[in-house]
Formats: sequence, structure tokens, C-alpha cells
Amino acid sequence: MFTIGEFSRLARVSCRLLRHYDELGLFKPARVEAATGYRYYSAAQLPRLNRILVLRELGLSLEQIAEALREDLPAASLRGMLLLRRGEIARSIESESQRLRQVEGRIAQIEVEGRLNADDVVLRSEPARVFLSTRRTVASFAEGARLLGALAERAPQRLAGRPVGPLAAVAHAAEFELEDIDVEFGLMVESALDGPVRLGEEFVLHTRALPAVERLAACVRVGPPQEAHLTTARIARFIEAGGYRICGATREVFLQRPSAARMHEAVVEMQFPIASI
Amino acid sequence: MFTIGEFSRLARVSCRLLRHYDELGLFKPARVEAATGYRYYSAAQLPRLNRILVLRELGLSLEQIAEALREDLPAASLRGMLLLRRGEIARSIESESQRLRQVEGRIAQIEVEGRLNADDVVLRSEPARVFLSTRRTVASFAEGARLLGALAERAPQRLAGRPVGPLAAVAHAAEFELEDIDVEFGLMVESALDGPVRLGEEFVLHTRALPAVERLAACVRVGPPQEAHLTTARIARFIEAGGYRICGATREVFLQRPSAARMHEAVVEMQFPIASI
DNA sequence: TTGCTCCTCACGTCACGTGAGGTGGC
DNA sequence: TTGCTCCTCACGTCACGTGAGGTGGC
Repeated sequence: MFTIGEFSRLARVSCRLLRHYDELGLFKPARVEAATGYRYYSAAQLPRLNRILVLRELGLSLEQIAEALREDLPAASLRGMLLLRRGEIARSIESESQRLRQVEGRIAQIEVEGRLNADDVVLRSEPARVFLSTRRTVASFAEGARLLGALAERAPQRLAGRPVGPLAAVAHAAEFELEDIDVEFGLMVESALDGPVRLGEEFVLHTRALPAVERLAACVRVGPPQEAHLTTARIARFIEAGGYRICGATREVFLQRPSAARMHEAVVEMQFPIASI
Repeated sequence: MFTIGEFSRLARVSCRLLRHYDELGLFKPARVEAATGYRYYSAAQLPRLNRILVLRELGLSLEQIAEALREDLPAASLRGMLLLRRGEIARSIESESQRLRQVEGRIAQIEVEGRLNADDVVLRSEPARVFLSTRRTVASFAEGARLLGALAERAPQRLAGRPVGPLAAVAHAAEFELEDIDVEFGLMVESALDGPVRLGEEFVLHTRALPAVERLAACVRVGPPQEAHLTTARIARFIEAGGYRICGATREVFLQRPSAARMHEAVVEMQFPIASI
């Protein structure tokens, strides 16, 4: 029999760990002297402790290990636990690799520009949305802004009993246009509506599915639309430095409902779907 | 100005997070109403919050982020932080990949054998050691056991004022031998000694460097030497299932100092240096 | 007597999530 | 009055590490 200190040296673990496992009931000393509370371990306990350490090494929680060491646990269950764990590790490696690419993108950016400029560009995914919208070709940016303001003023807070989400616009053109802009705009809603919705004389909105996007470079623009190019420039640098390419229509989501009179206070998120080159 | 609830929806973070960052001084509301304690945020604060979220996404701690957002922090420092972080992530991916291989090894083992048999075989690394030893060709296992017992009885607790480590044996032969065994045995010590050490009439021990081993499959044997084959069988299955090969001399480390009379109570760790195939 | 080893609390880790319990304005 | 939103504690997470303060045998 060994005292806790001796046994900890044999097993190469800390005394605290042994006391902790004792407390959890995971690994108890062979004998505890009642008078002093001293713990005594036997050499024959080493295999069980090593079994625990091995499973811990594989990344199982102590609770899972206790489960795995139950005498009556069939081998198939342990296999199931390990298969589960394999999936977790694989996903973790995947997300760490992506994180590594992002860090490298930021480093590259600092090296090119001397500072971290596009650091308010975020990368995230977007689920599929229901978009109640109309698609037009508008003559100019000013005309587009007027239409958005007009739509905002006519848009209700609720439709068919459900709250209405933010205003949004989608630029469908393959390239940037200053005039005759092919744009879809409307309201995000929770679920599809039966038939079109008429708002005032100018708008008839149809239910459309806006597809999910796996990766999206997004940047919030706070200010007048004339300054949108500053935001797109940031996103552009981000895309370049990260080794991405644009792979879908640009979206602008109005985080605050705009009004024609207060376009200079707009809070808009510009979203560019992207993919690795 | 937005209330905390509104702002949390704009920024897509929880209220709790905003309160937490306020408490840390990392991201404070533009205004706090003294009477009610209500926090008010402005849209102009969104870029800073996104900057924080981006750095968090890269895996920096909130403390590092606070440092990184200091106005006067030179770009080179941020670059340094990111380079450091890149190294961390790369190491983490490396260790996760190794863990994945281990999990897969255990799964393969269950599939072959129907149960987890070698689960008390541990994988670890071993630093370089100083080994005070003698190398012999012994006629048989029994003769080897006798020599070890004799050495154990003559071995002092301290040498040159320093405590003496465990007894150990190294099998140098490329293959397993039943007779005329080429074996080195002696004592682990903390640091090299000047000149050889004479113990009784039978032993003259020389200082030798035992090299570090990056990966070692180890299993503790508790019991008489006749049962050592059970332990080596476990290690063998582990090596096979994990897709490893043996790449160095086998070691046996006596975790308890043996005596000739009590060899049946030996606590010995059997160690096989291994590498991926 | 001094050192050494053992013991039992109990806090700290990291970034929040999750109640509990209470308040003010529509 | 009821709902809604805001507030401030304060515990829980996970697997121990790290003291603090005290005890028994050599």
C-alpha cells in the first residue's frame, strides 16, 4: 500500500487529482484510515487509473469516463462514445483550421497595409430568409434611396399578425452600376404570406426565398449612403487579404428602419457572400 | 440612442454580453442614466463592438482584446499578438489531429477485438535521463532477475548527496531473446557522476545518457515477471491498432524498488518507444 | 523541536448563460 | 392592472491548481 504522495509519483499525477477523483467517486483509494482520513492506494489500482487517464486523453469528460468504466457497459456503447468523440474532434479541427486561415488573413492585411483596417468586417453565416420584395431597375442611386424611404414609410409593423423584420435590398447585377440599377428590395418576414401584398400605389410585394449563405463578409455602415463606398472598401480589403472571392448577390440590411428624411442616420449592414478561392 | 435590448438585436449579441463587457470596461454604453441605471448605446458604437467580436473570433482573450484596442498600440504589436495566436492554433490543430488518430486507433481496436483491451496502455513522451548502468549478456531470464534483485539490495538511497531514482533495465537486442540476453540495467539518477560507481563485488556502474523519447507506449505491470507477456501483449495490440511501429530499445522501469524475495509484487512500467508507420 | 506529509475547506480559472427577485413606464 | 423591459446580484460551468490553516508521526 502506498500513501497518496507515493502513489502520485508512481502514477505521475498530482495528489489533487487523486483527491478530486476520490471525491467524484471515479477512483477511490483501496483503503481510507478512519482515524486520520489518510488515503492508501495499492499497486493493483494502477491499471484502472491508467484506463481513466487514457480516456481523458481522448477528450472524454470525467462523467463520460465514469460511464465508460461501468462494468456492465457493452463494448458497442463505448464504441458509440468514441465515434461521437471522433466527430467532435473532426469538427473542432475543421473550425480551428478556418480560424487559422482568418488569423493569417489578418496578419497578411497588417503586412500589406501597415495596420488592421478592416477589423470591423465580420465573417458569419446567414440562414435562409423569407423576403417580401419587389424587383426593379432604378435609374439612379437617388431614385433608389427615395424608393426605400417611401417603402419604409408605408411598411406596417405587423403583417398577417406576425411582426415584420428589417428592410433590405439585394443588388442582382454582376457588376457595380451607377445607373439603371437592377435591385430587389422589400421586407424580411418570418414566414411566407398568401398572395402579394400591396403597399400604397407604388409597391406590390411578392414572397421570395432568400437562400442561406454559408459565409458572409459583413460590415455595418453608420451614416449617409454617400459613405457606403468606405464600407465596401473595407470589405473588399478583407476579402482580398483573406483569399476569398465574392460568390453571390450583395445585400444591404437596414438594422434601423430608415425614413426618407433621416437617411444620413442609417444603420445598414452590407453583406457579401464569399467563398475561398 | 438604443436601449440595451434594441442594441443587442442590432449587434446580434446577448444583453448579458453587453453588460459583461461594460463591467470589464471593454465596451461601455454611450450614456448611462443615473436615476435608473439604464444603459443607452449609439449606432456609432457598432464598429468598435464588431472589432471586439472579430478579435474574439480569432481566439484572443478579452484581456488581449482590450490591449489590442488601445489607441496607442502600434500595428507591430497587434501583428505580434496574431503571430503568437497563429502558433497556438497550429499547435492545437496538431495535437487535435494526434488525438483523432488515437481515437481512431481505439475504435479500430474495438472493431477487431470486440472490446477495449489495451486501454491501460498510455502514450506519452519521456525526457532524457541520466542512467548509471552496466551492460551484460545474461544467460537467462532467471539470471537477469537474480542480478536485478542483487543490484536492488546493494543500491544506496543516495549517491553523492543526491537521491537515487528507480531501477531500470534496457533490452538492446533487435529481437526478443530467451537466452544470452543483451541487457543494460542500473539506476536512474539526477545528474552525471564523476567516474564509475562500485556496488559490492558484482557491479561497476557507468554514467550513460538515456535519450529522450518523443512517443512511448507504456503499460504498468503489477505482479511476477512470468506475467510480463500479458503486458507486452497489450502494448503490442495498442501499437498495431494505432498504426505505430517500435523504434527503439524497450525499457522496464521499476516503480517500486524490487527485492529478490519480493519479485512477485513488482510494479514495473514497460516502455516501448514508437513512431507512426 | 523542526520538517515532512497528510488532511479539509475554499477560492480562482474564462466568458458568459441562466435564473432570482425587484423596478419603472405604457 | 398586466406585460414588457430594464436593473443588480449570484450561482454554475470543467477539471483541477493553488494557497490557507491545521494535524500526526519521525
